[in-house]
Amino acid sequence: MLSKKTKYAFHALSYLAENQERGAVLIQEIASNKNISHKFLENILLELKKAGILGSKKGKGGGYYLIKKPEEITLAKIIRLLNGPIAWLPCVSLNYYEKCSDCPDEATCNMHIIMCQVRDQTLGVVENKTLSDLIKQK
Amino acid sequence: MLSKKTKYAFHALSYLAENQERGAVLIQEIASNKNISHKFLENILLELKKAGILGSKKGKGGGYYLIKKPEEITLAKIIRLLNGPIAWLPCVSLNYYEKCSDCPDEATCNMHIIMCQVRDQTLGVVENKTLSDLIKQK
DNA sequence: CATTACCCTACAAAGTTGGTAGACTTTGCA
DNA sequence: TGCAAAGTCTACCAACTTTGTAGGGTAATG
Repeated sequence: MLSKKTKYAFHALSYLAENQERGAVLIQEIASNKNISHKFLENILLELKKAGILGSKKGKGGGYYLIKKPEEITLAKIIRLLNGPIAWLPCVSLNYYEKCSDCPDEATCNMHIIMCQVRDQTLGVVENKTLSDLIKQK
Repeated sequence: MLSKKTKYAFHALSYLAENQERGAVLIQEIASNKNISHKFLENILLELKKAGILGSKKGKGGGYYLIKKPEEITLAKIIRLLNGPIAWLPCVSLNYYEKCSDCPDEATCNMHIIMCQVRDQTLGVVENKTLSDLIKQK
């Protein structure tokens, strides 16, 4: 299951995408509109900024804003960033790979093969869906 | 990611499937062959028994054994039992459904729609793979 | 100089993970 | 009848993660 952090990130990003033309948006505005704890959201937005998805401006008229087009931000990227690996096992993860101690040979391990299928099916969706798919026809 | 519990369950079930003709198998035998803590495995096997997947016999010559054919035990069933929901959000879970507080209408919530796709893609694999797929050609 | 993001520490309740320990019950067999 | 083997049950635990709350100080900007 996705963590609340990840869900909140999607909500916040949707809000920013919908208000993109307005420029910088206050943390507080997002928090109260999306019903997220201000302090918790602060951390989330900071992570998104460090990942190069958001920009920020301090001082009066400051806030957060998207620095990419919504079409360029895949759901997979957000999920990996805030939720961790998409794969079910470390040994089939593309971004967080770790050898599994149990299986002697990944090429012939049936578990491995099936988990790769699951991963690919999942990625087939979230690598091809972007923030813009999230805010369509609302 | 799948928990160790779930991974252990797959290992144990594979072992039991491979040794099906021998009848009851000791916890200890599975534990040492698959390198799992004996006591932890005990809990896992008990859960599998309560779920109607395994049977057990006490006393001398006792142990655990499959009470279903490997082809009848889907990976989805094991994962749901030991790992919890397969869906990424409670509001798209078939077996653990819960309404999400944030979205006003599931039919028009884009998040909801995308997460349903992810779920269906995942289920497409694990509902159609069984224990017998795990032990093939070893 | 007010505003706003940034950054840090600390706390905390609740839940999950990956176990450990020990007593109890049932069973098979001699 | 009695013992040993084996699963069953209850309890506990340490470490970690999650989902925050609270507060304060710093830096940039208009």
